Amino acid sequence: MQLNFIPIDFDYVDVNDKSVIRIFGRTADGKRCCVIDNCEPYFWLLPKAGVDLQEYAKKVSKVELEHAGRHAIVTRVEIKDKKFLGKDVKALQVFVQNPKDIIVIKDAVKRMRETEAKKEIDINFVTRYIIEKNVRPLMLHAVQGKELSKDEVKKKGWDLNVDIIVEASSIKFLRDESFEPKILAFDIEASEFEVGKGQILMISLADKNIQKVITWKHFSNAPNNIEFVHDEVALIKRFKEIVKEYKPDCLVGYFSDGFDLPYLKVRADKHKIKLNLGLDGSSITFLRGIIPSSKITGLVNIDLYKFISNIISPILQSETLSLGDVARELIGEQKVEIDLSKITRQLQKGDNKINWKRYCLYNLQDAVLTAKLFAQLWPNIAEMAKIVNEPTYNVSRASYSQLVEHYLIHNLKQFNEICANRPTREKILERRARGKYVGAFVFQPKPALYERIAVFDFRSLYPSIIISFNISPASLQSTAKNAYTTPQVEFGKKKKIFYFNKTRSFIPILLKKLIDTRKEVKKSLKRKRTPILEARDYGLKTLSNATYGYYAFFGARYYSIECAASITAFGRYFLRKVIDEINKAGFGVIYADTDGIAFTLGKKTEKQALNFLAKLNRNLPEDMELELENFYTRGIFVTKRTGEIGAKKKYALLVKDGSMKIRGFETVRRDWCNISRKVQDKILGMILKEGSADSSLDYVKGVISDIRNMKIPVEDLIIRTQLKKGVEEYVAIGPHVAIAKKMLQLGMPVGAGSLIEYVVAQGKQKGKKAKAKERIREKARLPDEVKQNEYDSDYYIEHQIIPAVEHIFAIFGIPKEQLLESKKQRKLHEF
DNA sequence: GCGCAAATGATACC
DNA sequence: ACCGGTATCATTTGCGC
Repeated sequence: MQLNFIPIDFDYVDVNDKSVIRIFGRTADGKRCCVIDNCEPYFWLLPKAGVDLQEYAKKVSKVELEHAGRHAIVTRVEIKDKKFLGKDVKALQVFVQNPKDIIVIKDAVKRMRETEAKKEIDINFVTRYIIEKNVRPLMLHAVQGKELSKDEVKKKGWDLNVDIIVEASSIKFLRDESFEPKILAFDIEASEFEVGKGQILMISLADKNIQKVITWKHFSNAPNNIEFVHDEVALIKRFKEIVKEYKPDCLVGYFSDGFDLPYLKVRADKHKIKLNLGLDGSSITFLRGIIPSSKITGLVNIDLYKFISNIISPILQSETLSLGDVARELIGEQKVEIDLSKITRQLQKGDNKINWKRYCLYNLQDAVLTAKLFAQLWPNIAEMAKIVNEPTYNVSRASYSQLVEHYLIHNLKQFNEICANRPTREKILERRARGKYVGAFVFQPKPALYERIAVFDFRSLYPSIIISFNISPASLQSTAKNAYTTPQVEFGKKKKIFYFNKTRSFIPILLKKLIDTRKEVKKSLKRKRTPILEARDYGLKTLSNATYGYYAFFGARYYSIECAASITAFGRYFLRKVIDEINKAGFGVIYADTDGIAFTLGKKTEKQALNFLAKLNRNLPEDMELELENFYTRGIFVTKRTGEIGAKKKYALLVKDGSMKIRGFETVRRDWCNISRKVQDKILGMILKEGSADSSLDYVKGVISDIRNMKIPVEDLIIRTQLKKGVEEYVAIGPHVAIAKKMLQLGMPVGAGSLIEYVVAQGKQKGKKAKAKERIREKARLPDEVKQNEYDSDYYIEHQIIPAVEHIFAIFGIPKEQLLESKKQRKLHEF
C-alpha cells in the first residue's frame, strides 16, 4: 500500500535485538499513523597513517562483545573515501546491529593500535535515520509498505493508539505542505508551588474546540465547562482519558517541563496511577539535566516557555517571560491575575473562603492563552524544524547553538564530510578556562544634542564576513598561500594573524545557503505576507546570526576560537574603515557599535548620504552590504556617571514620525522603578522634540516635589530585580537578595529566575548621618508592606530620579543642584 | 568606625 | 552548560587606616 503522511514525532525501539524507527504522524486525510522503518546504525573509524586498510577492516569486523546483557557484534565494515574538516581521509564505516552497540564497540576498537580516531558515535539514531532516508520532519511523504493489523503489532509487544500502522519498504519526500497539528493545551493548579508538596486541585484543557476545567473542589453555579470529579485520583485519571480520546499531535504547556508535568508525575506515582500518555502506552519519561525535560512517545510535548525563552525572547519587549506578559505582547490579550500565594496560604490555614469558580476560570484562562500562543508560534517552531531538519520535539527545546549544529549535521552528506565529535568534558573545561578574545569595536561618543542624524548598518555583518573570507575550522591554514588574511586578531594582549583558504568550505557554504534562501523568502514576502513566510524569514535570519556565536561556544562540535576572533577582527576593521570614510566625506560620525554607525549630515542632504552609501558599497566585498537604518531629526548622547567622557551604548534618537529609539537608558532597564523610567522617558521626548531642556526642568521639579510630598503611588516605586541564582549562593547580599530571603521565610515560592519586587522604605535609624549610612537592603520592603507615607523619599530622589535625569540636563549646563531647587525659588531667582 | 577601591551582580547593546 | 564580547551602573564587601 501507499500512504501519504506528515512525520511529527520519531523514536526507536528494540524488536528482536534490532532497533526499528517509528514515525508518528498524520495522514493526508487526518488519521493518526505510525510508520515503522529500518536503519542500519554505524560509526566511522579513521586509521593511523600507513595502516593496511583491508587488514584493519577485517580485524574490526570480527569484534564481538557481551555487554549489559547484549551480544554486540559488528555486522560489516566498508572502506570509504571521505572528508574530515575538508581534508580527504580513508575511513572505515563500521555497521552494527543496534545503536546501543556503538557505545560498547567503539571502546574495543578505539584500543586497536590501527585506530587514529572514532567519529559519529554520538549521532542520535533518529538523526541518523532522517539523514540516511532523506526524511523531512513536518513535510509530506509517501510511504510504500505493508499495513499491519493490530494483532501483528501486538506481536511486537506494542499497543499503539493510532489509526493506521505501516511497515515501510520505502519512504519518499514529496513536498512541503503546510500542516497544523491538532493540539491540547493544558495547565494545572496545585495547593503548593513546590513539586513534591501538596496536591493537584484542577487541570484545564484548551484548544479551538475544547475548553474545560476538571476539579475535585465542588462548588455551586458552575459553568458548563467545569467538570467535577470525586478526588485527585479521579482528576488525574480523567485527564489521561481526555488526552487519549482527543488524540492531539501535541500536548502544550507553559513551563510544563518545569512544573506541570513533574508535579503530575509525582502525584500520579503517589496514587500508583500510570501516566501512560504515550501512543504506545508508555509512561512519560523525564530527562534530568540542568534543564529538566519530559518526553511522551508519539505525542509531541511542547513547553512553550522553553521555545520562547530560547528562540523568541530576543525580539520580545516583555520584561518577564511569564505567560501573562508574553500573551499580552504576542497575542494582545490581557491576563486577569489572581493572588496565588494568598490562595496557598488560605489552603494551608484551612480557610474555606476560596472563590473556587474564579480560581477555575483563572486556570482555564492559562490553558486558553497557552493554546492561542501556540497557534501564534507554531509557524516558528515548524519552520525552524524544517530548516534544520530535526524533529519538532528537539527543535522546540533547542538553543540556537544546538540548532546551528543540527543544521550542519543534517547537511554534511552533500560534502561527503564525517561529522566532528562532540567535545569531551575535559575539552569543555579547557575551552571554558580559555581567556577572552577581543570582540566588537564601540566608538566613544561626544556627549551632546545632535541634529539631522543618519544611521548606516551592515546587513548581517558577521555572517557576511564568514562567507566573504571563508571563515571556518576546515579552511584555517598556516600559510598565506591562496588564502584570505585576517587583520590583527586579538587575544587579550596577544596579537595574531590567521589565514583562511579561498576554496569555499562547508560551513560558509551552508551559511550562504541560509542567506540566499532568506533572500528568496524576502521576495515572496514582498508579494504576500503570511505567518509561515515570516516565521521562515525569522528562522533563517536568527540561525545565520547564531553561527558566529556557535564558533565561540564551548560545547560546539565545530568550535573554533580562531574563527570567532577572526570574525570580530574583520568586523572591527570594516567598521573603522567605514567610520573613516564617512568622516572623510564630510559627515560627522557621532557613534558606532559593532555594525552600525550614526553620523550627522551637517550641511549635506539625505540624498547625498544615500549616494555616498552606494559608493561605500561598491568598495565592500560582494557578500557584505551597508544599509541605511534610518534618518533621525535629533539625538542625545550623555556622559558616563563618572567622568566627562561619553557613555557608550546609551543614547536616544528622535524619528521623524515623533517616535523615539532609546537605547541603554534607565527607561529601558527593568531594574529601575516606574517613576524614574517614566520621568526619563518623558524628558527625553520633550528635549528631543523641542531641542532644549526648558520645559523638562519644571517637569522634573514637579515630580521631585511629588515624591517629597509622598504623593507617588507605591506601585510606581517598586524596584524589580531578578534573582540569577539560588538565594544561598550569593556572596554580596543586595536588596533583592535580602527580600528574596524574607519571602522564603514567608513560604513564598522564590528561586533562581524569580523577579523580586521591593520598595525602599524609611529606615529605623535617626539623624541624617546615620540615616544615610543605613544599608539599602535594610530599608527594602515587600511592596505590600509599605504604606503610602512610608517610602523613603530621599532615596527615590537621590537614587532613582536624579541619576536618571542628571546627565541629560548636564548637556544643557543645568547642574544637579538646580533640579533640587523648588519651582518657587527658581522663579525668585529669575526676578 | 570611616572612607575608599574592588568585587559582585544585574541588565542592556549589538 | 546550553551563542559571544562590550559596556554601564548600583550596591555590598573588605581593606587600610
